[in-house]
Amino acid sequence: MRRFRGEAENKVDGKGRVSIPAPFRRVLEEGDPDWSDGFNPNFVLVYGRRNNKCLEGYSLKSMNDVDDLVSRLPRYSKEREILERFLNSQSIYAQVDENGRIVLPPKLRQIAKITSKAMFVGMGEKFQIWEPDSYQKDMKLMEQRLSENNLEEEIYSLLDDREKTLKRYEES
Amino acid sequence: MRRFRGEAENKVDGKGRVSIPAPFRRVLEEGDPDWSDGFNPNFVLVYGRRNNKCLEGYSLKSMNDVDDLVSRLPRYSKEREILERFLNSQSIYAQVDENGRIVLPPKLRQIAKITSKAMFVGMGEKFQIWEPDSYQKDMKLMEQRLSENNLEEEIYSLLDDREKTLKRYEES
DNA sequence: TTGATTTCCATATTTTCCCATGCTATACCT
DNA sequence: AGGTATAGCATGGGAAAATATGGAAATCAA
Repeated sequence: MRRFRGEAENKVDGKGRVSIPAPFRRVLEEGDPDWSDGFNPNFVLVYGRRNNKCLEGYSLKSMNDVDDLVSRLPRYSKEREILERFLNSQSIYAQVDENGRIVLPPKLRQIAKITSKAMFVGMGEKFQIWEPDSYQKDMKLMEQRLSENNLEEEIYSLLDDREKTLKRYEES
Repeated sequence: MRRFRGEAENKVDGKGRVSIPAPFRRVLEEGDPDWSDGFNPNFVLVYGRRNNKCLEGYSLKSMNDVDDLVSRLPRYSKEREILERFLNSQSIYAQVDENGRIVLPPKLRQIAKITSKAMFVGMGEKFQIWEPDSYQKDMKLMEQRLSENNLEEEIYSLLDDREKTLKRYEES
């Protein structure tokens, strides 16, 4: 399965329309069970998470997986109601149009403070949509935290010892 | 199958009429076996749930699913009697009209304390109708519970570590 | 009859759809 | 290699359709 990679800054017009970066569209197409050549993929936009600082896009497939997990919990259980509330009320379907664009509803633009430009950020199984300045700030913050605490080395070591770590997790 | 997603606040007029959010109508149409293009879907409104704080709308299909689950419970068991009582006596059929609206009978409006506005909340296989202020309060409560029970982590792992979470569920 | 409910019509606003334009990268041809 | 068609991409604008909402007429019920 293809992954969301890279960054792209696109314009948002008065109607709230933005182009989805073409490479992201390819991933969305692959992740929409109903998609076929010549048509446009649907996907899910999640808002209200991550402290309302950005929006997140998930392919239908990965969202379906999540929904399946939740629907295995007992119907009407507290836990399920809470999860359902957050996953379903704070997300909408979005459909890519003929020109590769989506419309960001006013509410979502407001939540992420998006006005005339939107930064698309690949995150592997999902992508994020940021107001460009907010994104820069967030990126700076991350870098700062990394270097201040000398975490850089530690984080990358997670990658190197992946299999060992995995085993450790499984054993526990 | 499409799911109920997102939130929308609509006006309720003196006669109790409210617009069903268009995206929700699409789900109801899909979930009504008798629906065909150009017609209006029927569905079910349940009003005895969640301590009478909101109403719940089910597509005909998802209501059937619920009924099937109930009928699998032991006949005359306490649980089955309770569920049957609530789901059957505390619910009505509702029919979307030509303009995409339904009429909320006075009784139901009173139960959910709905007067001039109604908040529609997507919950996956069902949706809820709240008095907007009550909904805000309930949402705050849920957020609190999220952080208290460390469900926040759960949500992130649902969204991000799908495979690991899947394994955990399968094992349990 | 009279109050309530349903059906029908009207409309402002939003959203969707369709077409057009530069621009860029790629394919193709000689 | 050089030049030229071709297709895809990001963007803009206007026409058309859909949405949310209000109100009037018609129907029903007590």
